[in-house]
Amino acid sequence: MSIASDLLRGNTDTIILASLTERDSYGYLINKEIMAKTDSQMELKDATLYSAFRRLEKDGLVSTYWGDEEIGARRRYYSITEKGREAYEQNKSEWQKAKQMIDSLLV
Amino acid sequence: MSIASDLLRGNTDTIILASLTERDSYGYLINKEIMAKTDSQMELKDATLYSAFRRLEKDGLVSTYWGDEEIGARRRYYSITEKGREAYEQNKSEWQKAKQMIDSLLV
DNA sequence: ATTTTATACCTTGACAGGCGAGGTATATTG
DNA sequence: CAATATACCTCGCCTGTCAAGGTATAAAAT
Repeated sequence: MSIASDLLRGNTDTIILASLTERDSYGYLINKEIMAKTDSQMELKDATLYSAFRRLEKDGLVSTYWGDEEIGARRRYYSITEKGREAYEQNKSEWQKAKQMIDSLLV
Repeated sequence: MSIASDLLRGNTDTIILASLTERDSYGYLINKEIMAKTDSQMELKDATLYSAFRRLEKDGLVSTYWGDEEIGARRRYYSITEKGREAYEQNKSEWQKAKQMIDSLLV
């Protein structure tokens, strides 16, 4: 990817949650959408994505269920929980703050 | 610190370089200035700061010399190199890009 | 006088997130 | 029938952060 991953770090969970606030979705699609929205300048690597899902699930921010596709590869869907929505709002406001602060330090 | 370190990650080097574009400085002071500018909401931990200096030095982005204080604790000063200035501009523009991209993904 | 606080530097080892490399399985396209 | 796209997953390495520890000097507080 063209954006240094350390700049994304701390935002991957939030980005995934953002996608899930719109509708339930699954890993592959979430990633495709991110690439589409950023002109392929940003991409969550498979391993990164799935380890994020594990984390979000463990923390109760998303719940998961298998899709009932009768054709094609199976899909594991994720749904944002109420706790996830709260975390999302929290993360967003922390991002706003961090952004401002970093900007104020870069001359 | 009140800002999640993962949100700062990838910017610490840039923040240090920013400080050094204004004048040569030393670790302790750089940190104090960051705290002052951010109302103590942001702080570089000792270990983080010094490991950043090692990295910047190794990459030739800063050079270093001992201050000639005759009183008080000795100070190791850092000076940004030409390569450091270039890296700084580069990092800043990457940050601008990353910022925009993340913002575009957070609804 | 002596302890505490502030200044100023440093190292070690643990931890967490990102990701390269590898794997599985199904459906479509050339 | 091979290649590509869809879709999931794990293991183990790498890197940056930081808690915890340390050293040394000077001033302020007890």
